[in-house]
Amino acid sequence: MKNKRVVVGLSGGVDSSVCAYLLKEQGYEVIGIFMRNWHDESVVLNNECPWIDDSNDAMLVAEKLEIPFHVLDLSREYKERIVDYMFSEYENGRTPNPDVLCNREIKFDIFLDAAMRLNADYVATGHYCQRTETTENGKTTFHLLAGADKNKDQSYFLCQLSQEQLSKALFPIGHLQKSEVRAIATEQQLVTADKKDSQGLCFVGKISLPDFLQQQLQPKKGRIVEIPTVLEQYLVPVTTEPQSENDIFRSASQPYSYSYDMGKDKGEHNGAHYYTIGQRKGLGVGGSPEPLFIIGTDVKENVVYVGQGETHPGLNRLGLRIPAADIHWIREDLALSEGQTLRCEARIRYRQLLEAVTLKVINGDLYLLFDNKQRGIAPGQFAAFYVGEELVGSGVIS
RNA sequence: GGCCCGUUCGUCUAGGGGUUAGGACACCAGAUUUUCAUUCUGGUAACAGGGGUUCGAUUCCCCUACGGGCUA
Repeated sequence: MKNKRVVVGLSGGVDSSVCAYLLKEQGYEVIGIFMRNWHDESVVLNNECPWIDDSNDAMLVAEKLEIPFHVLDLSREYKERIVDYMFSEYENGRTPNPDVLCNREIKFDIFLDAAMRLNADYVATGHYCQRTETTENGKTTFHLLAGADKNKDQSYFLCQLSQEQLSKALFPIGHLQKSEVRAIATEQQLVTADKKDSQGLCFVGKISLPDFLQQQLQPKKGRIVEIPTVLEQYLVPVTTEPQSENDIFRSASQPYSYSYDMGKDKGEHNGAHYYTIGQRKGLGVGGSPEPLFIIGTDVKENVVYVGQGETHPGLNRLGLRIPAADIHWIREDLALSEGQTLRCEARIRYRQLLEAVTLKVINGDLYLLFDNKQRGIAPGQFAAFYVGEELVGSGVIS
């Protein structure tokens, strides 16, 4: 029988290099492809070409492993599906997660299609996560599990994948520790063995996202307002009648709304759309005993609201809501229907510890009620739900 | 116009005849991090100006400037 064919996305980093090596060892027919997803001369700094080194390293690894190597230019699709979405979200005062979208829209969509046209059976990436499958009554279900290296687990970034996408995905290094991956790369003398881990927005290169935003979105001076710790809307509503369970979910998830006259003016910012909830740095306002954290932004009025101290009630919330249209179940069989609840764990940002939570569907929307308050819940970010090690679903925070 | 009080890093302040003038927040740098953030470590940075007294003044005294308060 012919060997299964796998297309591996070679990024020029150590993880995808080892990924390709392991697949080859396992007897797959491996093809390496480097995705070129961004090239805008206007953001290239100091004559550095952000992708050429990576592409070169990817090629050297392919040569060393004696596998075919191609470069695939997906920059048009990346701009249309990721970059445009990202700016539009920021302009609306939300905080997008482009890398989650990149996996759903690029690596496991366009790139996957390209691989299928090469008659591949699978696409593989160097993500630290694991895929398993179970079969019941002839129906196969795919499971997305956290990486074995708890410090590097990247399952969060794949929280928007579907069963269909997962059925074609391989994660060859998910069972390894980062140190083991490095050791294999060294042992095999791959040029990427000692290369520093990439960070920041994947594909856009050496520019930081805040700088990128500064270049693309016009600055607009506005006021910074400090909201006091004691505010009427922070008080737990006192009712004579017991609250219904739905009301508890709803009130915990209702974002606070602020106005200019609720606090005191602390100075000027460069544009509310540059900032995100939970952010501490970058406002340039000092003099308070405790740091100021952003607890809300209003891009319409162009006001940034801040609260003092990490325990400010405006910063820490028990609940959040995911609109019906933004609910995504990887485990379709676990999808909640109206009124159903699920006890599990969730995180609202990459690398956060998992927190105990109760999910409930009310009027089609999904509500998350955490056992402990969560700091800096930001609209536009993804909440991902886990049952044990398995990522079962996710959604965009409203 | 008199009589008091105050002026210290970018900001809020601690100190007080000999100090490396301390801290917090901000800022900068590094670490962590395939989002944005968070977090950690480190760093830059100040005695309003001018005269005295003193071995020595940021500290005591006087004047000037700028802020508060009482008052014809």
